[in-house]
Amino acid sequence: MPTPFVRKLEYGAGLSDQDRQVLEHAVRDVRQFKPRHDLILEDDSPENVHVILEGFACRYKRLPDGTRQIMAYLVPGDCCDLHVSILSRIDHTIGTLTACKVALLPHAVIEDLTGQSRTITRALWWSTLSDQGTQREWLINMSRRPADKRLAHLLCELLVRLQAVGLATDNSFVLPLTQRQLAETLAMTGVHLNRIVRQLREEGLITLKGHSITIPDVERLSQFSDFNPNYLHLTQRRDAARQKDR
Amino acid sequence: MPTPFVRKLEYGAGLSDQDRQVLEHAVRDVRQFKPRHDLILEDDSPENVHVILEGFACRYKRLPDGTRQIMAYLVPGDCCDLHVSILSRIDHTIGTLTACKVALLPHAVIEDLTGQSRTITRALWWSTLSDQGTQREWLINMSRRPADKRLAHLLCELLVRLQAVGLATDNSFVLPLTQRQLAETLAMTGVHLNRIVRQLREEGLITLKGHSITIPDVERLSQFSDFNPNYLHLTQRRDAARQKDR
DNA sequence: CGCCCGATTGAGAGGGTTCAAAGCGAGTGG
DNA sequence: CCACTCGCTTTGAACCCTCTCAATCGGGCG
Repeated sequence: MPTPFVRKLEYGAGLSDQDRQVLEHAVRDVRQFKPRHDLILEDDSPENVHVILEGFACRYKRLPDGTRQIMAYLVPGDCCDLHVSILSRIDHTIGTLTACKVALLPHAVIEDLTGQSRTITRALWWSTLSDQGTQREWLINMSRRPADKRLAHLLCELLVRLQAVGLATDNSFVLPLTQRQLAETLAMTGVHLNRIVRQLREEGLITLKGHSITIPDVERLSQFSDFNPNYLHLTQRRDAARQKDR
Repeated sequence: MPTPFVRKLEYGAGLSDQDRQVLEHAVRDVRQFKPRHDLILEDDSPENVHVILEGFACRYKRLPDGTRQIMAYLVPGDCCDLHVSILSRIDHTIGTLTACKVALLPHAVIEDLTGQSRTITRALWWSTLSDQGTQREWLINMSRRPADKRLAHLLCELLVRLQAVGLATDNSFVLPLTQRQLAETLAMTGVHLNRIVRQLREEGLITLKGHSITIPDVERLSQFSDFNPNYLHLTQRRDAARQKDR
């Protein structure tokens, strides 16, 4: 069974068996982190690239009023800041939301990877571009959609992203976040988020059991929240990349 | 006098004289575009990388209600989508806001550049990372700051970015945008934007003469809007680059 | 000179926030 | 095994920022 990392990169380029082995080998230095632990601090000049293997992490910035804004989720398979070594200082913090298994890759390992295989280089590029697309869509989501659609859109995205690495079924997944963390993501108060969750539940758009979320009608929730998964770039390239390999 | 492109990349890495010449030569295919002209359409698979030489352009997405959200400004020196060739489809549109002079670089030219010089490769990487940082800060700006600080923050950013390519003095620059375009950027109604402009003017935070903006007290406006230019990554490397030049 | 788009101003409505307080649930220590 | 506590969830009420709808003003251009 491939790690989520390899599994995700498959979407970016048609990896060869050797590519897969090289990648699996690269994520050998695995560490366990507790919830709410910062991996990379603002103004750091980090030594390693981090690849999330289990759990949820995030990018965030603290605001002057003490609250924080979460700017991106990092789920299994995602890697943080592939090329930050170029910047002398990083401009935000990366921290775990839940307990996480994280692989640490020194920059030398990344250079090895890109030196060895153009396909891997391409796949890593693709993951960067996919992250950028997500970042842009989040801007739209936060700035233009009302609270209910905002949450719905986030849930649609998570469903697709988690499906991509085998962590979601057709219509349900585990979302191990507190409502407060969700509120810090969606730029609203915990109080208001709670109301919105209730509303979506009452409208039958989602079902909650503990931290397990089920979306009875994915199409309906997608339409409701104006969700179009194209920005994740998880489908188009798969076929193209495979063709190119032949 | 170097083009804004080279001028900007200087911040990313200490370019050699040869690097500069190679870069200047790369932006030889220059075209003129009218205001409100789309350079790259959503779902396109673009053939060229675009480098803005004059004028303002932007990334945007259309929303179901017909309005649009501008997600990034592209000012002289900025280049769009360096590596989109990896994606089969682009997920947003790039269009001019004002009349623009734009250089078109076929992907082959980019590959030449990165093949020839590691410094140029690094500088291009840096520009991508700087764009990402900006994208993240915009997320914060749109989602967490009220309208007046939101506008103020944008103006602070533009001052610094335009200064970097020699298009702004210490405290003033030309902002050739309509209030409607600004509103499409800041995710508010034109009506409300207008009120906010007036408010900032009345509070003495900005001065307007036609499309020319002056910021009497940059420090004050920065504090007011919680602006910290670190996310642009325009300073750290500057000294390093200069030292290297000597 | 008239047209048209952009800038400007007014009044009322609504979504989201804040402040406050009461349930609920799981982990801890006695 | 139970009581306790802390954090998360849930609910209520009043307030405020921003939007919508509408109308007027102003300047550039044909």
